[in-house]
Parts: sequence; structure tokens; C-alpha cells
Amino acid sequence: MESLSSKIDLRATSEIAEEIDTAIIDGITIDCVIFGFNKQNLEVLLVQHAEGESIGRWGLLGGCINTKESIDHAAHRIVYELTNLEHLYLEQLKAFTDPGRVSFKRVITIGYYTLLNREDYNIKSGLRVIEAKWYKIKEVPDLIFDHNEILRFSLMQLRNRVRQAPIGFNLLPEKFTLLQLMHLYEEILGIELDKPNFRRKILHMKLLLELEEKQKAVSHRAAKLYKFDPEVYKKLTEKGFNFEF
Amino acid sequence: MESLSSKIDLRATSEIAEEIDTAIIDGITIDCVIFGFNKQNLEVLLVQHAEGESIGRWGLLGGCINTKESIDHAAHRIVYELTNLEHLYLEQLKAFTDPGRVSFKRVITIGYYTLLNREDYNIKSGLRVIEAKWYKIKEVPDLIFDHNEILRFSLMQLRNRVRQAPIGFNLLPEKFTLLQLMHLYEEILGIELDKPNFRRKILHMKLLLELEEKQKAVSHRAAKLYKFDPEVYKKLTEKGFNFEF
DNA sequence: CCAAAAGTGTTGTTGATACACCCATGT
DNA sequence: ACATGGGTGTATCAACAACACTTTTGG
Repeated sequence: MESLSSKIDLRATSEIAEEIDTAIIDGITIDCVIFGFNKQNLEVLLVQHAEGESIGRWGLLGGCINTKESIDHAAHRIVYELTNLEHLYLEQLKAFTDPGRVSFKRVITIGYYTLLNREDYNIKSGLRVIEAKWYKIKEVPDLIFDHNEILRFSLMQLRNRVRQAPIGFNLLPEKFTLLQLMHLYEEILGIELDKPNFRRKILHMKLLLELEEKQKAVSHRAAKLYKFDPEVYKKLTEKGFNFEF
Repeated sequence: MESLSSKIDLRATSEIAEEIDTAIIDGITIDCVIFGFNKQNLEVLLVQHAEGESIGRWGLLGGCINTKESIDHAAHRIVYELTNLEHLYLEQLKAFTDPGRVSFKRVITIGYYTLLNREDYNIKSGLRVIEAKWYKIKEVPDLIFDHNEILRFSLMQLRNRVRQAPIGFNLLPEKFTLLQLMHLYEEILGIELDKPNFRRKILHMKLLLELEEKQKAVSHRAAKLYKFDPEVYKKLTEKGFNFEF
């Protein structure tokens, strides 16, 4: 989908291909899309830029790679510095490399996305003095550089991955109800689901541990709480399973 | 799967994070996994290195990015220089960035993979004087740098993508039989399929155009030839479809 | 005739879908 | 009482697996 037959004439540049020239890249950065889920809305954490030409505008959380640090480590570190959260689900998207993505310089960036539980974030955040704000996915403003494109790509990736493995659990509190989980899938995939059928399907997978606990202080029948069972997940991944809804 | 909770202590390096230092990367390259399908075997095209410390060893086809060239264009160009083929299916994998992947230097590489039809390759190849050879996927030797890892990753990606979209057609001649197609899926996914059921399922998708033509000079009943219908594919992708076998 | 692959038919099972319905709880 | 979400039951339909079977062709 990204890269079917392009009509560019390849011969045009092949003549000069012998000149090996690795110095044409001015820099490499990391940009991270931080997803959260709040009140049935998928949200993304954006930061405000306080310097340079893009002052006052919003963008993804970015950073640089330290010497001898793996790039995955760098991504974890950058997110940690803002959120104080460790051991997050974090996955590389791809390299974004359009020659014009940053003006006057050739900067490529490695995109990442991460999924976190908003409850954890609220408790521990704010250690660092960057202006950061959660935006509903449908209300994201114009961002700096190609960050809207990176966000669009990460959303596509999230939609794909969520149908192949139960990574969505990372966006929920440890204990959750089946309806919360259903709303999560509805929001990410942009579809409507049938409650009874969703229940049966997800329970049938045996991926959830039924807890003794129930919801409290809700103005309707309290729902049972469940938690994700990583043990069963391991066993199931080995023989492959499907998460289509 | 690549990047669940790592146990690295993030605080250790966060102290020095303020020093912005983009000059620590010595270079960026592109490496491309070229897949082909021949006599029911999935194969990969490797090249022999004729210079440096890795002389005589095999690796993926690599290259560099030219000034003002998009990285996708660079990948197309690099493959074109070796195979003389244009308009291939080509997709970025991700950035491979381990600090130790190349000794004494910090070189990151952007991985790509491409799917081509072996019949086209045989006719037009050999324009450039690089030693290149097709290896069956199960007989790939030890490769330079982290190229075995890149290959492993690309194979995983191929297996995933092939179950979501009919990209496998790119590995076959324009006209093919249903059994050829079935063998392709069997080989890529490492499973056995039931012939009658496969026929029905793939025909049911309406993605194939039945041709008037038949196989020739085969010592058994000649099979009908089919070709892939990109028009129908477009329509189907819009409402989403499934390629699980 | 036989071998080899092409291609069709049949049957039982599973799982998705649609939708009606009852249950528990706070206001 | 009633709104709100929690939770169960069931009938119908489509897809799939398993496997027996017939057809065509070259040698």
C-alpha cells in the first residue's frame, strides 16, 4: 500500500550511484507517538515546542540517540523522561525520510509508538517541564514537520497490530470490564460491535482471567472485572491466533 | 513481540540526555531482501562482497542514499541496478540500529524487502558485474553484519503481510495455475493446504480472472491459467478482506 | 492401461450474526 | 419506576475441514 509501483525513472539517478556519499544526512532523531485511552476515546500525547521556528506549535515527543545506546533504548528513555513510566509496550514503526520533511536540513527520524494506561500516567507525570497535553485522535491539530503523517501511519499500524495480537490491553487499567475492552476495540477500529457476541468471542479465547472483584459505585448493575492472562497469551501465540472483530 | 518490557534501567542514561548529539551516527545505508519463488521454493537473492574485511562473504544487496533522493527511491534504484527490474513491490521493513551491528563504526541501515517474478529476472539480469546468487530460504549461509537478522525479520513480515493482502502474486508469473498459487502459500507460511478447499476459497474471493488459456506440454491434465485482477483488489481492500489460509 | 494432477461433490462442524430477553443497581 | 449497563439464550447462516470421487492428459 505504501510502495506499489512508483513511476519514477530509476535510470536517471543510477548513473551517479557509484559516488558513495554517506554524509548527506544531517541528523537522526526519534519521534514517539504516545497513545492513551480515556472515556472511550483514543488519545495521543503531544508536546509543545518552546524553541526554534516552530515555537508554540504542537508535535510528537522527540529526542536524540546517545552514543552506544541502542535506538530502542533511546525511545524508551525519551518516553521515560516525559512520563516517568518504564516497561511500556513500545514498537518501532519505520524510518521517515522524505528529503523535505524538515526545511533546510536532511533529518531522518525513526518513528515509534507506545501504548500506556492513562491511570498510571495521571499519577506519576509532570516530572519534566515540557508542556504536554492529551488530544483526542480526531481533534489533533496541525503538527510540526511530518508529524501528522507519522501519527497517521502509527494509527494504521495500531489498527493492524491490534487485530493480530491483544496489545490493546496495554491501554487499559490492569482490571477492566468486558464493555471497556469492547469500547476500546470499537474506538481503535472505528466499528460498532454487538455486545453479546463480543463477550462470547473474547471469553472463548480464554485470554482473560475472571476476578472475584466487581465494579463499585456505578449507577447500574456492577460488572465483573477481568485481567489479561499473559501465560495463556504465550501459549496461544505459539500456534497462532486471530483477533478479528 | 520485538519490544515488550525491557529490563534496562532507563535512569542511568537520562542524566546526559540534554547533550544533543546528532553526530554519533557514522552513516546510513539501505539493505534489501529480494525474494523470489522457484520450483516450489522461496528463495532470496544474495550478493558476494568483493571488498573490505568481509571479502568473499555473502550478504543482502546494499547501497547508499543520494542527495535529495527519497529513501524509497534509493531502494528502488539499488534493486534496479542489480536486476534491471522496475515497478517492483517494495516495502520498508524498519531501521536496524544495533550499536554493534558493524564493527568500529556506528552505521544504521534501513531494511527493505521486495518480491519479484523469477521469470523476469532470468531474462534481464546480469547487467552489472556483481556476483549474485539465489539461495533457498532454508539454505542461506552466515551473512555479513546483521543480515541474517534482517532476513529473519523480513520473512516474518512477509508471512504477516501475505495473510492480509494478496502480495504473493508478485512472486508468480503473470499467468499461473491454482496449484502454483497454493504451493506459494504453503511455502511462505510453512503449512499444508487442502487442494479442493483452497480452490474454492480463492475462487470465492473473485480476485482471479480465469483465462481461456491452459497449461501446455504437461504430462497430465492441463490446468486452467488465471491472472490476478488488480481492479477487484482495489474494491476489496476498501471494505477490508482476509487472507488467512 | 497407468500415473499424475485437475477439478467436483458431500457432509458434519464451527463460529459469526442478529436480536430478543432478563438481571442488578443507583436515582 | 426507570434508566443504564450487565449478562444469557437461541435460531439462522456462511465458512471451513475432511475426504471420496470423477476427469483429462501424456507416456
